[in-house]
Amino acid sequence: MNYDFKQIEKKWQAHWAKYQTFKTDSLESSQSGAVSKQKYYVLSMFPYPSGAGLHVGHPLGYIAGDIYARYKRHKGFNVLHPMGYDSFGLPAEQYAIQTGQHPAITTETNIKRYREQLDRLGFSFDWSREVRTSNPDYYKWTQWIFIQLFNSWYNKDANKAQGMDSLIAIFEKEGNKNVNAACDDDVVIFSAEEWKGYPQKEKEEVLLKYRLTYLADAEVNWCPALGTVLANDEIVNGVSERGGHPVIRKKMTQWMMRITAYAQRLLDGLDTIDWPQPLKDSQTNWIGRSEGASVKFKVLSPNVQADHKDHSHGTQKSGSFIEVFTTRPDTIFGVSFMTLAPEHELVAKITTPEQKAEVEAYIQATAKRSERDRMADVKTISGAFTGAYAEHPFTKEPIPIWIGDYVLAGYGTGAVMSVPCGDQRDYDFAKHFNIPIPNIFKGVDITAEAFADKDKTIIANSDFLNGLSYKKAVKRAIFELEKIGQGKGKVNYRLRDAVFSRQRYWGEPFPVYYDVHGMPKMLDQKHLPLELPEVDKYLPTETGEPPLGNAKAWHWLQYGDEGNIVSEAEFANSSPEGRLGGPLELNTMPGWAGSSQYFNRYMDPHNKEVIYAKEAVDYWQDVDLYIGGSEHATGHLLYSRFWQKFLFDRGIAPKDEFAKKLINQGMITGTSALVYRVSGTNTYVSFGLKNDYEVEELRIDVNLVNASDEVDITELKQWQPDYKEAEFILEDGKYIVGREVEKMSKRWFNVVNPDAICEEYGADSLRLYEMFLGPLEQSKPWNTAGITGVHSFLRKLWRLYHTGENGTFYVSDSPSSEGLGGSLKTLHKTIKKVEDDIENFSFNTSVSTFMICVNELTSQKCTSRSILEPLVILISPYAPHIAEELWEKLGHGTSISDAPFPKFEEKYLVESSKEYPISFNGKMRFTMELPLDMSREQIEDAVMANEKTQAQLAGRTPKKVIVVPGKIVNIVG
RNA sequence: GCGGAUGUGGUGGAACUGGUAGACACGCUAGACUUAGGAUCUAGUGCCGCGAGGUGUGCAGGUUCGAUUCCUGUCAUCCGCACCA
Repeated sequence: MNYDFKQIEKKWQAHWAKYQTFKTDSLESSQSGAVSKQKYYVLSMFPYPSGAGLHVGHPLGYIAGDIYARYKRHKGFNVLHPMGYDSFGLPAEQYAIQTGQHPAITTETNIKRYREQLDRLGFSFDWSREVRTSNPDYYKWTQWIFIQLFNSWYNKDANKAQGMDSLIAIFEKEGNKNVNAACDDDVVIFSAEEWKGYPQKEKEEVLLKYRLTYLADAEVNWCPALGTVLANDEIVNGVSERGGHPVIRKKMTQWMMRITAYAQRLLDGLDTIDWPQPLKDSQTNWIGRSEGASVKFKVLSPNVQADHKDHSHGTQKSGSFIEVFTTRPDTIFGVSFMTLAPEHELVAKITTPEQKAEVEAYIQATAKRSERDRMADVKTISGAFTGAYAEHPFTKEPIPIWIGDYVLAGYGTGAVMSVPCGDQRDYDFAKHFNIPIPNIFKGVDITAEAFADKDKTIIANSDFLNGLSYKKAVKRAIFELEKIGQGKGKVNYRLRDAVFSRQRYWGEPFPVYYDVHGMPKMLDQKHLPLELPEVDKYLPTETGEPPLGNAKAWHWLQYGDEGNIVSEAEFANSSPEGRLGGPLELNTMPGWAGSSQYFNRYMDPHNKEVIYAKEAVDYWQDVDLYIGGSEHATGHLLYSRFWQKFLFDRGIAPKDEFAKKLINQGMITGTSALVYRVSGTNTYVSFGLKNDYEVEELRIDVNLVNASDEVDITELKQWQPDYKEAEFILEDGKYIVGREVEKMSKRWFNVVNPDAICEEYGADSLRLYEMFLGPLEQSKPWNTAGITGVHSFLRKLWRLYHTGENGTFYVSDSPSSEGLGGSLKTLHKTIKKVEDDIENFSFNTSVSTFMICVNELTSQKCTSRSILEPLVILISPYAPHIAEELWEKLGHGTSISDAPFPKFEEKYLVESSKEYPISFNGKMRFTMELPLDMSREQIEDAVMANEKTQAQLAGRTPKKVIVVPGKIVNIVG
């Protein structure tokens, strides 16, 4: 009987679906003992269902996760292994704009295709827990979390998020002078009395400055081609990540997420999770913590009125001071000028009439340059003098104030104290504009370049800092600055608050309407979800409003508990008596909203009352193993950690990190096939002969090429019309292609589809092969040719169980009838190796281990049930279909997925002798079999007595003989 | 520029905490079986050499009885971040 993988795989996929084999024990059935089992949560990042379907690179992480999930199940864990779809997103919307097809329909079609492809691979997903971010039952809770964020502020003293009611209580009691919150920069100090006297609208405006999600006029990255704003992580090299369109800076009122409140905790949390170091480094870099001091410089410009109102928190840009952030307060006596970003708000105020024209021209010129130009061109030095001066806090000397585009408005305070002797950019700027470069470093020559080596720094020419090292000088400088009230130690972060609005249709609507004062109001939970309205077209409105502006009815109208979505006219005609509501928010949430909470929702995905039952999250806690691509390092994975910390603070989630361990699967690249066309002809020359001609390289479909890089010319001629009449110059009667490893993409004709592989070799072969390719985390090229290796392994495995007459199934039940010694050893070394490998996520090596095991058992002619039964369990996480089939043939009535993992027993591996490698000066020359219980001396004697040793020595006397019992013998001399 | 990862046969890759480099596969060579082979089986296959032997883990050093593994320097490729004060 042959290994009929098609029939077997179909059979078991249907069986698993019918009997819901992989449905996780839910808590409702907990009395039956689910909770008594230890939980294990394996999660693969859910996909965006694109129209192109899956290629062989996509399932890599899913297969690894599936193997681990199945393994944990064999080990007796209650395993949660769900899958779903990140189904809001741009491509479906772009398609809708082009065709008018509702994105929901496109999305549904794509999901169906994904599901079919996934089902063919035999994953042990619990599909009953599927979530889709675009499903109202799901995004209801995304909206709900948004409301929780709106209703929270970050208390820096408690170092956690708290409800707004606690903040209001403080305001009513003592105003905000003692409030230490993560908030906007421009909050003013008020007393309890002042607060109570504020009209409602002003109160709300103040509160908005404290909320964790808030409306703000922000400089955003506007992408005109996509008609939307983009987050920093959605921009690559100054153009949109998706589509590569230009991005410009623009001021817009947007919903923002106060992720900066969590900057330090996001950094600290990295130490508590087992994530790849490069990914942690990326996040660390993105958060960009730097320690230093903020320093205030008094502006000596007559145009600026002294403003003595004391602001005890927030950064102070306006008034009579320029505040800067510096990591080198020790160099404060080296300041010879100040530089402001051209966008800095003080620029207009301080510029003298004489300099006005020059400054304005410069500002205009920089505004014109796109972000991309500015980034591409970092060498050109440009700037302008404002004519104004600031006062040095210690020397009281006047310092000229310049503007320059090397100072970024978005970092720090948008102003720097320029120390040309200690910073190369300041140095270059000073050189370029002939500004003095005072030297404040002892024994350092700065005629050629700035000196920035902190470790070798000794300060000079700096009053009280003279003779101090970097570390001591920093401390002293901060101390002195604090003494005169012009500075303090400060930690600065590169991380910015995240823009949360998108001018798009296919995303979560904000559960927000605007009241008569234009202030945002949240819908009640009982009115959620606020579902996406139907629109005629998915483009912005004529007045430039987001697509939701096209909705016929998009006003909220509420009396008492009753609320509805109505048209503008209907709202206008309704009675104002007791009326709540107003126009609904026209923006939608960004792509990362839904994916920032899905891992928790899987724990209790159908709950209608609450986001998830407490018992469910208390049991499942967090993700034990999360697998996905490293491209999400600073997007999804940072935002998710932020939301999780927030949910933890508010008592909604039990853990403040959502995933204990994370693995990045590497990319599978394509191996493109190249043919060589002789220039100007329709003749193609084989790879080996191409150097004799002038040729162009063209890519052909990799599916036309076999394992030996030969092209099937008949098929090629039919593939594309260009080749129909083509001539081919062959070598040895064959046409050989060239190979190039590059990203798997339709345009290179190197995409390999998993369906085709399943069709030809089966899902088990595909699963094994993807693992066999190499270490999970590394990127590696796909070459379909190699799959024959694992496929014939599965056939050998099958034959091992079919040694009966005419290849029928046969296992022997009486272990005594045959010598099991060798087979037991083979089995147990396999158990040990495979178990170690899985625990270390080294799936590629366990595939080789299986091959070795089956080769050995085959040559041992092993037919014993006591060997073959445990073996099939070992293999089942990797190749579940064939394992189920053999398991059934072995006489079992229940799924192999619940069978306990075989127990490794050391006793079968105990050896009495060892094949010692005998080395001479470190080079192995021959081996000698010796008993393991021999002493060092006995081994040395035995080796020296050997004639081969004497032959190697050729009469010399060894200087030294190194004997490591059980390992090696090395003879030196 | 800064940070990170990776360099081992023709190819994918293996080698546990320093101890037989190239496991396991693909490909290739030869042979067997076969009407046929993109099926199956057997043997071989790092490189140089007929051979004994030599040589070999990007390159150059170092530590060690012994280094793919540890240290120093260097080169290449890939991936982040990039005027971050």
